[in-house]
Amino acid sequence: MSHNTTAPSLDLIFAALADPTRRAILEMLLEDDMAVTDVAEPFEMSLAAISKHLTILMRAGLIAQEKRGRVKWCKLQPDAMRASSIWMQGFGQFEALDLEGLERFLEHELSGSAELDP
Amino acid sequence: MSHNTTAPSLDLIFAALADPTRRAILEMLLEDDMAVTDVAEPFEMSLAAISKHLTILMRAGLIAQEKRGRVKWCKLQPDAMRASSIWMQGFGQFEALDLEGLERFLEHELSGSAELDP
DNA sequence: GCTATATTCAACCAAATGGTTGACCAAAGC
DNA sequence: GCTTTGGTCAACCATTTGGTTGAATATAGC
Repeated sequence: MSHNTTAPSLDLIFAALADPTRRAILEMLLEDDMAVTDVAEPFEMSLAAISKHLTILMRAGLIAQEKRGRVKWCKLQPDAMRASSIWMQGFGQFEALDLEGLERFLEHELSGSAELDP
Repeated sequence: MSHNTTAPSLDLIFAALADPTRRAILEMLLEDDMAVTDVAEPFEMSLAAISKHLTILMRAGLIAQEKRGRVKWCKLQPDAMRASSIWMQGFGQFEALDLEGLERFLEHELSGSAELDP
């Protein structure tokens, strides 16, 4: 409800989402919080590369990182997606500003269904 | 409901949306179709630069360009936004999307204000 | 205290991005 | 047929991006 301390720009968010590796990471985090090493495991690139990707995701506000012991846990930050999602909704409505679509959208939203389709 | 002939990837769409100039162009096209020169007018960069931006938007499927006479008309292609919007919804649902933000958005949209903010 | 584990940092590299300019092509206007 | 108008193309440039490697830091385990 309240604004974040420093709401990251659409620039940062969309740029972060433009990379397939980073989107895959986000999808992984949808299931559970993960340590950096575990995030890196399925990818064929260096740990350092993944670390960079995580930094980009964090600066976009899409994830948060919390260090517990020597392990840094990565956690999805769904709020960050909201601004860009709303921005895009504006175009979905485009077709004659159909409130029906909006209603459907709201119903869908309120019903709390959450299908992910990779 | 049917797939597009060549659905552009999320990569292309998100990358296209990551640039403020391109987002501003899309918002302009939300109001009406425009010729390339007219699209370029409010910006402080060369026509060639805008032309490049438009190419990127087109390859992402976000706009279509139709040449009538010597004028090339740019038209918003809202369907292209759907795939990425749906992808994001998957994350947004998580916390049951704030209706306030949506309302604010609608007010903004319905009031017909169109601040371009470079 | 040593060693292994978790993660980042720094320097580097190739390729992509966002912009410029000037030449070019195509369609109107007179 | 010139000239203007609308738009792209090509070559160039600086900066950013996405990756590498090797060294550095911090915590955990023994």
